[in-house]
Amino acid sequence: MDTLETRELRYFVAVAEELHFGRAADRLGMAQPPLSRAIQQLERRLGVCLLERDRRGVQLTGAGQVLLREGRVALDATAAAARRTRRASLADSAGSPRERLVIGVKAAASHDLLQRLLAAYAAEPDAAEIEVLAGGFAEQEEMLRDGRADVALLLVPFNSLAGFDSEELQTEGRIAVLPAAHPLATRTALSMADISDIPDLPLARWPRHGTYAPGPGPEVHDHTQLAQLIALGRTVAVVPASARTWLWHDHAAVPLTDAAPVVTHIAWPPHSRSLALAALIRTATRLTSATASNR
Amino acid sequence: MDTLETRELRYFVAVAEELHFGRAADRLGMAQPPLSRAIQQLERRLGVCLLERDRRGVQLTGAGQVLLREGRVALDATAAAARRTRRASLADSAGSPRERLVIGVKAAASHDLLQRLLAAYAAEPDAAEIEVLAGGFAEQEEMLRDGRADVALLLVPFNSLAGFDSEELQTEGRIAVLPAAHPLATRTALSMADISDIPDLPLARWPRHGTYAPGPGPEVHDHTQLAQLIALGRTVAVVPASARTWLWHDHAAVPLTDAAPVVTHIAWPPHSRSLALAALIRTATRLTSATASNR
DNA sequence: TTCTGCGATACCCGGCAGGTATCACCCCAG
DNA sequence: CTGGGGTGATACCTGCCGGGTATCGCAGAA
Repeated sequence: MDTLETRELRYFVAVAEELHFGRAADRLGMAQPPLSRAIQQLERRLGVCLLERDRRGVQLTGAGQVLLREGRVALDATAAAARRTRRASLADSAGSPRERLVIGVKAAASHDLLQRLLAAYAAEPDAAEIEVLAGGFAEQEEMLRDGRADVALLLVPFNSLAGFDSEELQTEGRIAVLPAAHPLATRTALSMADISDIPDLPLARWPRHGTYAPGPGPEVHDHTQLAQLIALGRTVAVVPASARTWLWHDHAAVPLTDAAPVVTHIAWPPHSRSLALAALIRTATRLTSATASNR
Repeated sequence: MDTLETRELRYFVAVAEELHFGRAADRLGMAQPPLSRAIQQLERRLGVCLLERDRRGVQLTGAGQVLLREGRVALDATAAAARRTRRASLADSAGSPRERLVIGVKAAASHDLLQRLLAAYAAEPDAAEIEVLAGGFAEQEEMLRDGRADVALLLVPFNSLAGFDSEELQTEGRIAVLPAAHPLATRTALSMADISDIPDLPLARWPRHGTYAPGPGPEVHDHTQLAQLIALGRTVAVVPASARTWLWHDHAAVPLTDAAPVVTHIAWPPHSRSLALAALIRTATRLTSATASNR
């Protein structure tokens, strides 16, 4: 009947993520009792039990999981509405001298592709200004959804193209980055099996959705940190071939024969109506002469 | 900074669609002054001028157009969150005996395809219950976005696949539906030029986004109405070949040689996680042995 | 001119969002 | 067994703000 308020969604998502009313209230900058009450009201209004209060913390019901997922999407969409509106206002109040595009990229990934793209686009007659917004691992999708970015380079299979329009740009293999001093560093090719179970060189673990998979390797959240650990001989990493850009002198890169290839796509929100964006996409696809994948 | 409330979005969308505070307030079931104030607050909070108040009605600024488009998406997303949460709750409170899927279709379009699909799916071992939700012209996209439907049959180029995952199902040509008594009815094929400028038989006009394009032909919003007008010899229509299903006795259908083909896709929201949905899609693609188009 | 229709302003009121204090409960530590 | 700490829920208060009515200011049409 009545429509969900974004405030309620924000509250619920906070609680659902923390699974703890106190911490959630803290994160929201409010006291715990009003938060409890708000969630109760939400449950009553929806006629749905969202949380299993079970004396020791809180758990999501099935419906709660659905609302968490859908609620995030909805919150991102409203945030995007606000952000894009503000940007549109700047554009047409300033007489729209040059449109401004924000491209979201994974820091240090597809670096040379990005460089070539920016160079080629800058050479276009009426190119917009481009701001590069570098982010963490799967953050690019979120940037597109919540309006921080107008367009992004997404790496499949690390990112998902779900919900976006996209064009394929390039495919690359993966390499193992080893300490230069390691015996395997002299090989000309390796398989995943070769490197996945070396006792003295455990595979580094990256965060997936904020949490780390269990395993022996060190937890890294940063290329610099990873690079240093490899240089110190503590770990090995599997990365896209284009990561050669940031290798250090005491790193060795060896191609992997059996790792799934990494495909870079340029992706944008499905209802975009910007000429500058269209031009950028055209430039990108021409640059790589790839085939259309998704419209 | 602060986040948009859905109430504000609802208000703004109403005003932006009506371009009239009084009518918008009426539609929202409230008085006009609070609505004016709410919009002003919204503009101040965003720091953006959304409307050009110009004494004779209201007009959208560029930023306003952006907010209208993005706001609709956001509102649909929150509505979808509420609806899908409620349905999930029903499912897991009832012990999820059989999942229930809602499929959105354009009334009377792809009828035999739908029939074959439902039959084939019902024969699956653990088929969910399927509810068919028939709607108007481009309404299927909205149904997917706001959660009324879990999956839909979309007809390209009438519908857009933007923002959904989809698989191609079938391609068909188009036919001209004429009064059986009309001279052209005896032809075995026609071109668009043949029928687009017949003085006594103007092409019927369908609503696009709620409004009708200008033209001489009658305005129709309903297949029955259209069928009757054709039977009465007042108009001619161009429809997908599968529309033969609903032809009357005094209709004549003639294939068109140069009309763009109509492609039926099965489409679903990008983050769907339902096994029943996956099974339905698999059934559909097997049924038609078409190739994947969009993932 | 006056009349009419539009959005904006002024002012009031009630509800609800948010705060503090406290409770009820369970799990552990001792 | 008992008390303390940590959980979410309840009670109660208060100020803000969303919404209503009455009215204004302004432009265009009669």
